Amino acid sequence: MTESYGIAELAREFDITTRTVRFYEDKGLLSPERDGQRRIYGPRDRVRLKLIMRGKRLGLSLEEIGELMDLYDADPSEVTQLTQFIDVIRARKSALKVQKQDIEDSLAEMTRIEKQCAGLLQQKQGRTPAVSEE
Amino acid sequence: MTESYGIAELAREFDITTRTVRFYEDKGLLSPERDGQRRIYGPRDRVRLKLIMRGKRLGLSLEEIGELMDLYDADPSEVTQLTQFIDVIRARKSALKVQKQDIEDSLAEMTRIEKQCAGLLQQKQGRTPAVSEE
DNA sequence: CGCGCACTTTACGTTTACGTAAACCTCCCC
DNA sequence: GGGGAGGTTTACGTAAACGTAAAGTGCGCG
Repeated sequence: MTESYGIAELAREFDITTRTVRFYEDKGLLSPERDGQRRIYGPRDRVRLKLIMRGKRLGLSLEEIGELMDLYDADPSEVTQLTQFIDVIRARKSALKVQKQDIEDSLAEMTRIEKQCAGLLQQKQGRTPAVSEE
Repeated sequence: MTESYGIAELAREFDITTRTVRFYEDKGLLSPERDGQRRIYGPRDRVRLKLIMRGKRLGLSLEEIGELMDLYDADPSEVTQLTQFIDVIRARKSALKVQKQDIEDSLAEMTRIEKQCAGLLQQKQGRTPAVSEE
């Protein structure tokens, strides 16, 4: 028998509210089974929720996340669809690469500031603190 | 004489509207000089705007971006301030690292899908397409 | 049976990040 | 001196992503 979860259970696990879970369903991102009126979530919903959270951490809108997940389980049969599909994925990939570069720039900048602070601190209290790695 | 820009000029450069630029000022993210009623932006504003855009690409809210930029040009004199400061920076750094990991996971996943598509395509039309690098 | 607890729908409220319209300067050009 | 082109303030509108309150349903338990 395949695992299933209640709404509160799932919400707890991902540290969101049940309202949010229902909202995602409203937006077509989740589609749980029903036991009468109650929602029953399966493994697929769990994976999707995980993807949603990741997308959110990356700053994507729910709409974008939905489109991406559609891509993930789409199954393009036509050759033209396939090539379009690949184009979309490449576009998203290059966007992600820009974002990755932004992160690396920010990290470098913060490390610079951190070191500067560490230097000041050492100077003020005569210690040699550690600077975390890049 | 130090460089200066008009609002439209700056907006064009960053591909945003003048409304947006004024909005950022309203939120305290920019503080241009004035020539009578007109806004005059200097190099500092330009840099800040660049940071704002980067922050947005990373999915930060304007408020978070503001706090970060405050950090950037803050100058903590007290030792306690300094250590708190370093803590904040480290926290932000570790958040960025999570985000970076998210991106790498996504990239890997997309590359997987892309390859799969490429395989299908090859099978359907008997070619050998290239898969872009990680 | 009554209670509580978890769940449900409905629906209005809120915050963020601007868009958009209206009505007004002001400088420059012909 | 009458337009524009570009700038200004004021202010209301909007989309996204939920929060929150109200009112009802279903069920296990003492």
